[in-house]
Amino acid sequence: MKQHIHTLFTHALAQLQSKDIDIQIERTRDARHGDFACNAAMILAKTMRMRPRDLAARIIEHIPTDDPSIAKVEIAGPGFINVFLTQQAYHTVIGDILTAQASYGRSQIGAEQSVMIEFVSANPTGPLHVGHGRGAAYGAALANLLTAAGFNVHKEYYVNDAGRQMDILAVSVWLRYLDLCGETLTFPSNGYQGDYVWDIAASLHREHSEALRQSASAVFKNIPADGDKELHIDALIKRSQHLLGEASYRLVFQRALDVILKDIRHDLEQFGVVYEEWFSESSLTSTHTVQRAIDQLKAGGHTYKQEGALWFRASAFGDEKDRVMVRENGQFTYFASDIAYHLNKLERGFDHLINIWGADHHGYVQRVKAAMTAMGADAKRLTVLLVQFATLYRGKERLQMSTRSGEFVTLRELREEVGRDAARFFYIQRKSEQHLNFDLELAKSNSKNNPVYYIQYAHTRIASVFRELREKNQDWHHDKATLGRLESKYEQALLVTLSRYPEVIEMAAQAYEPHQLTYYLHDLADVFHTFYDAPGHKILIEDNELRNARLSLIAAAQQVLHNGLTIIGVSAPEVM
RNA sequence: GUCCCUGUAGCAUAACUGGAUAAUGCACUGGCCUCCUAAGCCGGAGACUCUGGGUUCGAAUCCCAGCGGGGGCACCA
Repeated sequence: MKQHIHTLFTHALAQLQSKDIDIQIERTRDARHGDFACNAAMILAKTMRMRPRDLAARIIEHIPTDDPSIAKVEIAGPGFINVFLTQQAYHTVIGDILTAQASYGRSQIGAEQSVMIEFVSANPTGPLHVGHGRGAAYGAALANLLTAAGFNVHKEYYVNDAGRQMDILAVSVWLRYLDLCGETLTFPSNGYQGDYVWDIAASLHREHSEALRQSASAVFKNIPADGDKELHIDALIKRSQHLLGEASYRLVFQRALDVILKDIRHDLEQFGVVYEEWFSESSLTSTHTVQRAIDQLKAGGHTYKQEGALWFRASAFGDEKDRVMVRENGQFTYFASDIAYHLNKLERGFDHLINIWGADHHGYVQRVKAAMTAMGADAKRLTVLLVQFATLYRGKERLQMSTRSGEFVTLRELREEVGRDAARFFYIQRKSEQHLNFDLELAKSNSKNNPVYYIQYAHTRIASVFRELREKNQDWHHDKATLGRLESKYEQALLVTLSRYPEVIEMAAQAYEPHQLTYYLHDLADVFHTFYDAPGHKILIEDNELRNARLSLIAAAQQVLHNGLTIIGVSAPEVM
C-alpha cells in the first residue's frame, strides 16, 4: 500500500522536474491527517524556489484522480500532502492476508541475498547464563525478521573449543575427579567452580573408575602458589597434560567439551533457537585456515616481527594499535583464529555477515574489520551489532554473574522461572544497545500483566470465537462482498493496523530492530481488544453478512498476530 | 586519559530513523462481567525529552560544549 502511494508521488514529481528525488511517504500519527503523508513539498521548496504549499498544490495536480485506492488528497500544515485511502483499498488487505496466510508480510527487499548471522557463541566452559539469553533471543528474532524480508539467512554458533579457557575447564574437571577418587586437594581459585564441573567429573569417575587417578601430591608438587592465580593455573595445566599423557588428557578435555556443548545446544533448542551450523574454532587450525590467513596478511606486507611475536599492522587500517597474531611462544592468539574465521566466512560467499556480540567485545570490531580490509575484502560486508548487558535483579538485589565462580543464574533457570514466551519477549522488547534490567521478581509476580500475555490473549480470543462457531455448526467463508459492512471506527482501526504489518517488517528488518515488531503486535492486540469489547461489536450475530465480514476481519487479525509472534519466537496459543 | 553506547511522567521503555498535539506498560485513581475467555474494556491524573548553544520551514532525534550512568582500551578468551 505504502509502496503504491510512493510510486504515485514519484511519478508526479518526475513530471515537475527531471531529477530523481528520493521522497518519503509516512504513516500519519493522527487520523485527521489521513492515512499517509508526503513531505516532498517542504523539502524541495528551497531548491525549486517556491513556497511549500504552492509546490504541494502543483504536485497534487499530477496525482491521478481516478486511482481506486485514493479517496482524497489534501495540503495541510506547513506543506504536508495528506492522502486519504478508500474503503476499498483497505478491504483488499483482508483478502491479501487470508490468501497469503503465513507469508503475509513477506517482503522482497532482501532479494534472496545471503546473510550469515553469528550469535551467542559463548565459550563452552559452562552453561549459558541470562546474559547470553539476550543475544540468543535477539539473534533468533533478527534471523526470522531477515528471512521474512526476503534474505537467505544462515545462523551459526562459533564454538571456542580451543584455547586456554578450555584447558582450565579440563583441569577443573580432572581435579574434581581426583577429589572423587579420594584425593585431598585445594581447588585453584581460577578454576571453574560450578556444580556442572562436579557432574562431568562424576560421569568420568563412573565410566573410568580410577584409571585417570594421580596422587594430589604429584599434581601439585612444585606448582607456584595460588597467590598468583594465572601462574598457578597455567602450571597446573602443564602438569595435568604431562601426568595424564596426550590421550588421557584429550579424553578429559573432550568429555568436558561434549557435555557442555550438548547442554548448551539443548538449552537453546528449548529456548526455540536453532542453528544451521556449529562451527568449531579448532577446525580452523586443522584445516590450516589460521596459517593461511596469516600468510595472506604477510604476503600483503601487513605484518612485522617484534620481540619474538608476529604483529598485524592494524593501525594502518583504522584500529587504535597493532595486534599480536602469533605469540612469542609460537601460539596463535584468539585474534588470529578470529581473522581466520572471518576469512572462512568470506570464502563461503555470504553477501552479508552479521555478528552479534556482547558489548564487552566492542574493542574487537575495529581490528576484525581492519583484518578484513587488509585481506582485500570489503569490510562493509560485516556488520557487528553490539548487545548491551542484561543485568539481573531479584527485587532490589542485583545478582552477580560469573561463570568462573558458579554463582550465575542460568538461562535455563530463567526460562523455568518466567517461561520461554515471556523471556523471549522481554529480551527483545528494547533496543539492543539499551541496557536491560531484568527483575525476576517483577517478571514473576506481574506475570498476569505481562505484555506478552496481552498479545497472546488477543490471538486466543479469536481462536475462541472460531471454536464457538464450530460448536454451533455454523458455516463461514470469506466473501469480500460483505466487507462493506465494516463501517465502525473500531473495525476501521483494525484494518489500518493490519495493513501496516508489511511496512513494520521492512522497517524492523532494515534497522535490525525486532523490538519494533513487539510494539506493533502490542498495538494490534490493543486495537483488537478495543474492537472486541466495544458495544455492539459482538461477532457471532444473526446478521449473516455483518457476521461474516467480522469473521473475515478477525481471521486476518489472527493470522497477522500469528505471523508476528512466530518471528519474535513466541507461541500463538489457541487456549489460555 | 581516550574511544563507543546512553540520559524521555515515580519506574521501565517507544516515538515510522528530521515531521503535525511526545506514545505504551507498571505503579496511582474512578467505572464496566445474566453477554463470543475480565490474562479484557472505558475514563482520570502524571513531561520545560539532563543543561547550554547551533543547524533546519520543523529537533527527543543531527552538530558543538558541559554534567550524570554503562562498557572497551592484553603476547586473556
